[in-house]
Amino acid sequence: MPIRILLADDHRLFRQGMISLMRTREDLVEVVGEAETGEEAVQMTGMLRPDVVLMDIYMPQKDGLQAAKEILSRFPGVAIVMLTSSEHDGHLYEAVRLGVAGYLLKNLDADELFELLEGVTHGEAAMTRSMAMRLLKGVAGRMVDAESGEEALSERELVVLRFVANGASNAEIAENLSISINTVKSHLKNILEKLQLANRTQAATYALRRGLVLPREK
Amino acid sequence: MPIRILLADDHRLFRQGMISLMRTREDLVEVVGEAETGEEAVQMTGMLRPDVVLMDIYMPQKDGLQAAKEILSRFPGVAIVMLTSSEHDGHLYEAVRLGVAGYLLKNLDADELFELLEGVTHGEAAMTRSMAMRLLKGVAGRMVDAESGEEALSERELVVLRFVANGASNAEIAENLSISINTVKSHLKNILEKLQLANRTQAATYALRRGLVLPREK
DNA sequence: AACTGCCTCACTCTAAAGGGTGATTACATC
DNA sequence: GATGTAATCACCCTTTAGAGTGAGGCAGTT
Repeated sequence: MPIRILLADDHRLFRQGMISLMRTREDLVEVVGEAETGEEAVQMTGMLRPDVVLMDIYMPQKDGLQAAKEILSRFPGVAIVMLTSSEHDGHLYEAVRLGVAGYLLKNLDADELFELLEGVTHGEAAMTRSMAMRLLKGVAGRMVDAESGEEALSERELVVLRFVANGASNAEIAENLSISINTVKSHLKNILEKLQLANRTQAATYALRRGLVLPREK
Repeated sequence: MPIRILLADDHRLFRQGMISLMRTREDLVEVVGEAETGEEAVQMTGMLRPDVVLMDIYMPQKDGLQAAKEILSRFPGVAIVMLTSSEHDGHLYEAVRLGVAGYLLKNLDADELFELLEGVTHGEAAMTRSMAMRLLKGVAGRMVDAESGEEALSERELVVLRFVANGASNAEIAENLSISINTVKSHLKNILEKLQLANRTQAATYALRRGLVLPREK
């Protein structure tokens, strides 16, 4: 019997395209459900109990990584394969840390996808050579990073960074947090050092691109 | 005869899905070519002269907007329909300004897409109600902005702003553009005044949020 | 010819940012 | 009890950013 698949992606066109593709291999794969949001993916997984969830990362309400975490804790038998366009190494590491069964980029050939999906049902990991390589490099990179002193930001540093990302000056941050400007400078200095950045503007763009602050309009 | 379509998207899976979908409506649409990068899209357009180019925005080498600009100036007869996941208003405005025939989100139904594509060949614009609404709101917003003193940035100012958004210092910008640091300061001063911003960090986040620079990974 | 906007640059001055060093308190961990 | 880390702050010093003012060249428009 074919592999039962739940498709979680917020782009209807992409889902429809995938379904159309999978119809050409009905012997191997069958799309049993679709989800538009992470929240929906969790619920549908509970109801349908698919063999594999093909999960995008960027989704409204709850992103694919959060949804994956929840699914893995509640329905450990379900295999999750991330299928995303994110070239962001951080997403890859996070997904692997959660224990997903695969991480694939949308820049992938359909036949390869079918092959890898079949492997997943046999307990293999779904990952292309290039993704595996990036993962290895990432692990190596983290070891180097640990040696060279890069660590995660503290809570307070994150708060300061968010202010910076909103264009606040040190004085304004100090006032808002009711601390001395020296302390703000101190935090910012640590932030720049930890993240290996040169100035506050780079810190701001870093924060925006990592989604540490919401990209509000206007 | 069917509408001849060039598919420009860097995700192979998406392209394959779209092709599979369009095979179901062979009477109406035909994919005559695929492009993985903006540069490729330009070249393929020259060679194939499709009726419509379905163009994504995020692509390596040359993004969809740049490619659209080039195609429209070199092959004015070709209709370009942006098909993207970008909810960024800046991208929408830019595309419309360039003169594309449509702007659609990938969160779209296949049947709707087919309908809209047919409309394009009859000279209609391919745009969903919600996109049209966003466009109108954007225009209204810009009129208000114009009254309150916001003006468009000059070409040079945009270049400087892009550097700022990448975290460059005035000295670095000056060196890269081979102009004096005083000139850079002068440009930046005008930018801040035109956009009613307080400092370069705000300018950087402004640029990022408006999509003036592509949110590169890494 | 006059005007306008854009790009270029200079000079001054003040405010802000950022690097370095060191120190205290508090809290958790080992 | 020692160690470590986070958060707080101070002082000094150098570099950078930003505001103000003025000005020349150049292209396009009226």
